[in-house]
Amino acid sequence: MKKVSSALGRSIPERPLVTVDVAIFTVLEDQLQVLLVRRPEGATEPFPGRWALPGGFVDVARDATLIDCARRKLEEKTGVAASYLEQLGSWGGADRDPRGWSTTHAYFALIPAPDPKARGASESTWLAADEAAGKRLAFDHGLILAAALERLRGKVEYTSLPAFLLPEPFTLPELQRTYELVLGRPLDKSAFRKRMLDGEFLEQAGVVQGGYGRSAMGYRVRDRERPTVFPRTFRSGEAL
Amino acid sequence: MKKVSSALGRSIPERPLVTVDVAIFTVLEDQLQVLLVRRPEGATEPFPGRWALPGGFVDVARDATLIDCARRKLEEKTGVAASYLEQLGSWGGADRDPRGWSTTHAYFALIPAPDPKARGASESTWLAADEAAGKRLAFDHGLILAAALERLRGKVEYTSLPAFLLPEPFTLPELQRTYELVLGRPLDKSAFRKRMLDGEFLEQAGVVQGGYGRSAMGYRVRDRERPTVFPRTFRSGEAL
DNA sequence: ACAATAGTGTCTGTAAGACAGTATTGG
DNA sequence: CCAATACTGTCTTACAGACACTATTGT
Repeated sequence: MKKVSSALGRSIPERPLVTVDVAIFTVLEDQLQVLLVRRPEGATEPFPGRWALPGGFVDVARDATLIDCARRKLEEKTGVAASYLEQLGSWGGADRDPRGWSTTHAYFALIPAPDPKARGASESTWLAADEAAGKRLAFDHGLILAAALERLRGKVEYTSLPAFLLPEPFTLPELQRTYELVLGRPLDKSAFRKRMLDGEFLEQAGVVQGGYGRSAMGYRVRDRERPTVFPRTFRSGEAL
Repeated sequence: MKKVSSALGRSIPERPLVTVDVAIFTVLEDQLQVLLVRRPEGATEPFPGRWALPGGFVDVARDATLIDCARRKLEEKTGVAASYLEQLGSWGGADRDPRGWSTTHAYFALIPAPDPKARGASESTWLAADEAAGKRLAFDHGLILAAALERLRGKVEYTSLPAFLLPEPFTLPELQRTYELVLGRPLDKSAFRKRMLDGEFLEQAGVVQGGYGRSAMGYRVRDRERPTVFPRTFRSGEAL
C-alpha cells in the first residue's frame, strides 16, 4: 500500500480528492429545471468547457462539515439558501477525475424559482432537467444527475417535496401543477386535495388572487425542516 | 485557502482523510445483530479500545471504486460476500477524527447468519443491534449505526429486504419471523403471505422439513440483485 | 388422536381514484 | 350571464388487517 508520511509522523495512506456537488432543482417556465455550470477552459483542466453540476473541492479551512460545504456551494451559485437540501449519495473511484482517485459527496437541493433578472453573469444556466440528463456532462455528473432525478421523482410519489419548489404562499392548484410537472403525468384533483389537507402539513395563509376565475386559498408549509411522508404512493393500483 | 502542491504542479487543496465503514447486519439467536470491531490500543490511535463499525481507509492502489472498497472490508471481516449492499450516506467534518478533517462513506450490508464456529479470532463481535446502538462507539459511528438501523427498519416496511438476511431456501414463516424481528412487532400471517406471494419476487424451491408440524414450502428470491418494493407500507392505517 | 405448525377463506374498514356536481370570481 | 377557475360530495374499487377455518406433519 502506498503511503505518505503525515505531520504526526505516523503512516497514513495516500488521500483521494474530496469534492462536493449539488444538483439544484427548481420549477421555471412550467418545467422542472436544474442548474449547470460550465467547466473552465484550459489544457490542465479536467473536462474543459463541459457542463457540470455546481460543486468543487471541500475547503478544510472553511467547511466544518460536508453539508456546510454543500450549503456554501449552493449559495455561491444561486445567492439563496436551499428550502430543501438532502444528501444524495457519494461516488468515488480511480477513473472519474483525470487528476487522480477522487470522491464526491452529492447533494440535491430544491429552491423556489429564482428571480430571472438575478441570473448571475457567471457561466451557469438553468436547463430542463430531462434535457440536462441527456447531455454528456463532466466527470460522472450524468450518473449523479440521473440518480438525483430518480430520487426526486421517487420521493414525489409519497412525500410533500414539491412544496419546497414553490414560493410561499402557494395555492393547491399550483402545488398540484408542480407535482404533475415533476411526475410527468396528471393527478386527480379530488384525491390530491384530500391527501394534502389530510396530511396537515400545510397551514392557511390567506386568500390569493389568481388572474381569472375564483380565487384560491394560499398555504404555507408548517415545518420547513422536513417533508411530510404520505402512507401510500400516488396511483398505487396502476400496474393492472 | 490552504493548498499543497500536486505532482502536476497545479494548486490542489489540502485533502481530507477518506474512509469507508460498513454496518453489517444479520439475524442470529433470534435477534437482529450488527458486527462491531474493537479499535486498536495505543496512544497514537484514535478511540483506542472502543467498539467501531468495520471499515478503514480507502486504498487507492487496490480499490477501483468506493463500493469495491466496501466489499473488501466486508469480506475481510466476515469472509463472505454480502447478499445485499447499499450505500447509506457519507459523513465528514473537521471534528470526527482527531487525525484531521475526515470523511467516511458508509454502507449497509445484509448477510445470512454466519457459521458460528467461523467467528474469526480477530477482535470483532456480533451484538444485538439495539444494544450496539446504545454503546458509545468510536468516531461518529453511533450516528451512522442509528442511521443504518433507521434506514433498515424504514425499508423493511415496504420492501423485501429481510429475504437477504436468510439462507436459501427459506420458508414463509421464517421470512415473517425475520420481518417481525427487525420491526419489533408482530405481523398478520394472512396479509403477510398475500403480500409476499403477490409480489412474485419469490420462486418455489421444494418442500422443507421443519422440526415438527406440517412441512413448509421453501422459497428463493428470483432476483438477488435488487429488493422488491411493495406499493404500500405495513400497518398503513395504524395511527388512528 | 393430538399437538404443532403451515396455509386458506371470508369479512370489514379505509382510503384512493373517478367524476360529476357546486361555489366564486372576472369580463 | 358566461367562462374560467376553485373546491366538494358521492360512488366504486382495491386491498390490508382481523380472525376463523382447513391441511399436513410428527409423536
